[in-house]
Amino acid sequence: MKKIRTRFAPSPTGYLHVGSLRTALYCYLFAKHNEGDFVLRIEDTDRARYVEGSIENLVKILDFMGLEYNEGVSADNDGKIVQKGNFGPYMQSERLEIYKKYVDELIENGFAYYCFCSKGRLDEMRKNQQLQKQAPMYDGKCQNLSKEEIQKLLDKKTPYVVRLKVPKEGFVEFKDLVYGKIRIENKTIDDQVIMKSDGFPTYHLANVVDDHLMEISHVIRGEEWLPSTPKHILLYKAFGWEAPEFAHLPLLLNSDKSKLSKRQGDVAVEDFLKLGYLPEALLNFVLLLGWNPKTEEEIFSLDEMIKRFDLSGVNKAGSIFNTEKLDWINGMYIRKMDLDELTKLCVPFLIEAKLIEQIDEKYKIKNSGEIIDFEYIKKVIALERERMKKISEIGESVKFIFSDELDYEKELLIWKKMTVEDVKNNLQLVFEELKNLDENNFQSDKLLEILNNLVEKNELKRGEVFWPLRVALTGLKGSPGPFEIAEVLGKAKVLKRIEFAIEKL
RNA sequence: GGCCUCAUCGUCUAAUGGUUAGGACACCAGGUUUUCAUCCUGGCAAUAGGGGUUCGAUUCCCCUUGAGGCUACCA
Repeated sequence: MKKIRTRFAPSPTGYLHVGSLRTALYCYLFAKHNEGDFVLRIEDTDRARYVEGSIENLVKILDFMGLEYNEGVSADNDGKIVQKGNFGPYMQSERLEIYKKYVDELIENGFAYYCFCSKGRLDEMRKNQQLQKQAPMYDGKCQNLSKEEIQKLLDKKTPYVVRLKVPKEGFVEFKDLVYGKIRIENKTIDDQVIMKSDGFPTYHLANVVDDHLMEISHVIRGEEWLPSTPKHILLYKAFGWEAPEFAHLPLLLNSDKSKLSKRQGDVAVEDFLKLGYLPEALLNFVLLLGWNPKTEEEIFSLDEMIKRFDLSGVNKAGSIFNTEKLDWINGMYIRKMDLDELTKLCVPFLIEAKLIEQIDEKYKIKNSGEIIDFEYIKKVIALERERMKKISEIGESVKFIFSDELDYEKELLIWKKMTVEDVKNNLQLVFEELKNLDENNFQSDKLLEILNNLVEKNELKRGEVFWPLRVALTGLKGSPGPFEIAEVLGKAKVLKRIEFAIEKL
């Protein structure tokens, strides 16, 4: 059996789109599931849209997302573009002479022809066609040029393009692995430009030539390519090549059901990473947009995805890119994650929030100037991990740990229908109790035990003591429990914050 | 306009001729907890419409409607 090879073939136009990420993921999973190859190819045939640095960026993000490809293009440590695997680097702009050769072959064999029509003529032709409610299509004028006329025009250096000569009769039929049988009448297919006047191929030609030369077995790409697939099949036929299998993927949509676009929100993978989504969570989320495992499982590691993925689970309808569920998935991953890893990811956000700064191997709390280590930050992160949805929230949610003065309304200290006096008294009781406690006993389970005893001894309700204490330590309506916080804060700060609260009342 | 495609809860989706149309997110309620979150329990909520085929249609066929994509010397 033929080796399975898929390719991800983005254009370097700026950033990696989440829709492209999903395409890349499916290509990757399909290849890996079948023990095949996953190739990265850069489709940079449009010089006008090329964005400097986007290839390097693309390679970096793919790498960060864990979608490892074994052939094509990569970047070295200096960001220079290099070959990856045994072949490459696959950049279409560097393969111009290859396309030229194949275009010449097509012309030679009568499957393509020179077209010298000016932009003005084409525009006018299309305008008239639309006025007559016809489909705008090339009228085939240059098909009738004689050999001599062509040579004369070429000699005069007249700008030209090369067009595919599409038969007027018959139809193209193929079986898409997702959409099933697709049949299109040849007469509705335009004589597509396959080589532009600047000598660059268009997508259609470059795509077919490269997929053939790179022995791609399955072309997995977005649904927007479905209508042009017949052109590609015609091209394979003209070359006498066997066409690969095609699998088109339903589109990702804006909330108004139009094709997902930048105008209506974040679409760049980088944006989501910046917002504090984990790569695994993002991958898991886009996996489920258009594919289902036929079971009720929803959380998959990359390895599990590889094991489970198949094209038959891909559905046909487009799906709205709604990040509500991404938040939930991200939370699941955060809770499952190794604390060291999580902390490493959180540190930049703490620095960005101006809570801490890095000093060599240690960190300084900006507010107090205290020096803390990674282990301490880990404890802080552990406090919050249960309620975290995005890493980016961490700065806001642990601010109270790193601030010396808390800013809150004193009414917040009052639990249910307590009086101010009672709250004050209870805080005073806690203060006295903790004052005599050894620093070493400032551990959450011990503190719980001690304060529970205090509650019982004084015949109080737990909330009457715990709530004011928690607010005194955090100044917040919602937060982790007071004992874990007290442990992280340490004796001195705890006492100071209780005192501050008592004075406030 | 032409061509192509699609259509199940608000959202992501399951059910490919027989189910009280299932799950998840979100939302609501209850429980656990000093609070928020987590966790547990429960609730709300869908087959676009009309014709066929069939004993029986979410499922097969046709029409209508709606939505999207393509229609470039962009990919």
